[in-house]
Amino acid sequence: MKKSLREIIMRAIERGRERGELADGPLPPVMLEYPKEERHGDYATNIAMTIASRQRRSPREVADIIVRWLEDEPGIIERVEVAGPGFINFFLKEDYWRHFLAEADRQGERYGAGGVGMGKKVLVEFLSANPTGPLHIGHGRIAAFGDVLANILEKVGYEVQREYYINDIGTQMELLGRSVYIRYLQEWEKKVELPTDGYRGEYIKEIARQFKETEGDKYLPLSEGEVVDLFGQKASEVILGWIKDDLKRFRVRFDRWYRERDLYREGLVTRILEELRKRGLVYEQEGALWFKSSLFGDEKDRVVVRANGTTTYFASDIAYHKEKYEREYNLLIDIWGADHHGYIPRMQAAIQALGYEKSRFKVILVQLVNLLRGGKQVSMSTRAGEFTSLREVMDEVGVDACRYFFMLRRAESPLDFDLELAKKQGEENPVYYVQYAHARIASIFKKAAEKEVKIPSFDEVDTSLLRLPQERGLAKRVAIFPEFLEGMALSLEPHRLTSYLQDLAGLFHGYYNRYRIISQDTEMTKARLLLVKIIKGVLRSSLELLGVLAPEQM
RNA sequence: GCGCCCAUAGCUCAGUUGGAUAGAGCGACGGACUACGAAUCCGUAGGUCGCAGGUUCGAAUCCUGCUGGGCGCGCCA
Repeated sequence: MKKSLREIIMRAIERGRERGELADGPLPPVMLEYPKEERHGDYATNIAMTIASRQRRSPREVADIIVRWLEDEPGIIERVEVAGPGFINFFLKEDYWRHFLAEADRQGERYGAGGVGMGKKVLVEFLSANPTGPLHIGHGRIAAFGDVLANILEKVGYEVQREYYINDIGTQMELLGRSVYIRYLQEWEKKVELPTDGYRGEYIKEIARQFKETEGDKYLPLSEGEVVDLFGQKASEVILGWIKDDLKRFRVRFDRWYRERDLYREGLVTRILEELRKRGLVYEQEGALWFKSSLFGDEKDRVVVRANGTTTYFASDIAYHKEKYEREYNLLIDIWGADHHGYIPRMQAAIQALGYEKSRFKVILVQLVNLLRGGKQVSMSTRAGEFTSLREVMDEVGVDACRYFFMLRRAESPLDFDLELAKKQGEENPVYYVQYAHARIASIFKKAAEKEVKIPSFDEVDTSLLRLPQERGLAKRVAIFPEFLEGMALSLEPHRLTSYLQDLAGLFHGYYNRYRIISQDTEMTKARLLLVKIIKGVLRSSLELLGVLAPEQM
């Protein structure tokens, strides 16, 4: 509907030009916004202000001319005014927003689905935490963010692939293997010490004990060199199992688990190095092979093959991203922890070097979580083994509150997560506010059922009875839901959903507290039941996008 | 030293891609249940949008320079 209003405005400008009241020239896009204050109308445009200087007239004069030539063909406008420095404010007909209730009711759960993403494919790679330790709270934030973003993209029509890239090979795996091996020996009372850079977490001992039980002493006679690889592999499978369990419990779903090992197995890493060599984009220096990333905006060149002949993670990452591009997505999204930001220029360099479109590749950095316990900082190093696992937080805080809490903040905003505070928020957490609105409506329905009142659909209801400002406001929130989803998908900012929910739930609670849904007036009762039914639906699908439960009772 | 991110109410944070008198939650204070759930609602108090310039009709938002905090700068990931 924004579109038709925009056309009305553009046609008015055209007419003004034809009559010579406005000068020709390029026309900037007509921006329509929802004014914060109701007395500024339902929509406002700043077009007069943006073209005024070129017209050599004051913004208000230009606005007056545009208003004079407005023709409201669809008949949606109640009145128009020029206000402030030159805004044109549109007040729409009283029934305007209510018309959207029909759409929302007819489409039910699908309301808001489809749109900007239709016919497009997007790959969201997120989390991709190394299988060297259990997920911690910082991973949780990225997991929630990626999952919700993917949900939203899916909602607006994209075909979404969610992918987790597993670094299951290389130096980290070796170190993991060695650490478990040492612990395994210690289980057999051998006098060996963990290397200083080894993984020190309790979970390593747990895996070692598990090995002792299932495999017995059969690795004792073998040398470290013979078993490190095996231990690393087995341990990472155990850990990956934990990760998958945690994610399942955290309601995060992946379509594909992409193994770095497979890249090697299929020769993609060798092939990418070959390709770079052919293009003259690598050179040897001090025994290592360097990629000329500085040619493409990186601050310096990067090693892809070490002097000892092993490839770096960067090399397989290039191969992986090439492979992603070849799968022909319209958009490739990588979600990384902010500590990887230095990696962006080199990845972009690699993409350009291979001749791919840089604009299709987007990296979202999620700031790390600063974990506190009772105001005291907790170290988060996996290797040091001091971390608070996602599992522990899920147990303490609950999945709903935890996910909602993460989505309250923008990705770029660092997050202080105080466990004591989060637990306290178990009572005060905004998630309950929204869930309560949903449960309340469910409760109204129960009441209606007791009174044998049917929940109506749109054609059984005279919506013109809904003329309270609150009702108009609620209808408006429902009406803008689809474009709100689009906005999040285009900006890749899923955190806005919590603001929307807060706003919608707040309006509902106020309305509920002041007016009765079920009353003696049967027509009014039907109209209001329809309205809250639709609100319940929007609450529900929004919560679903957040991966938060929408309870019928609390 | 260089690069990225952050700085908005006492606290935690939003702010519709540059709009009109900057908003919410928590906390504080004062009110509202004999009718659909008080996990709610209504009201009050609380601000030099880190500082200084610049861009323009208009800046929390964009540019430059500072200050403070986080992160990164390896043949680690």
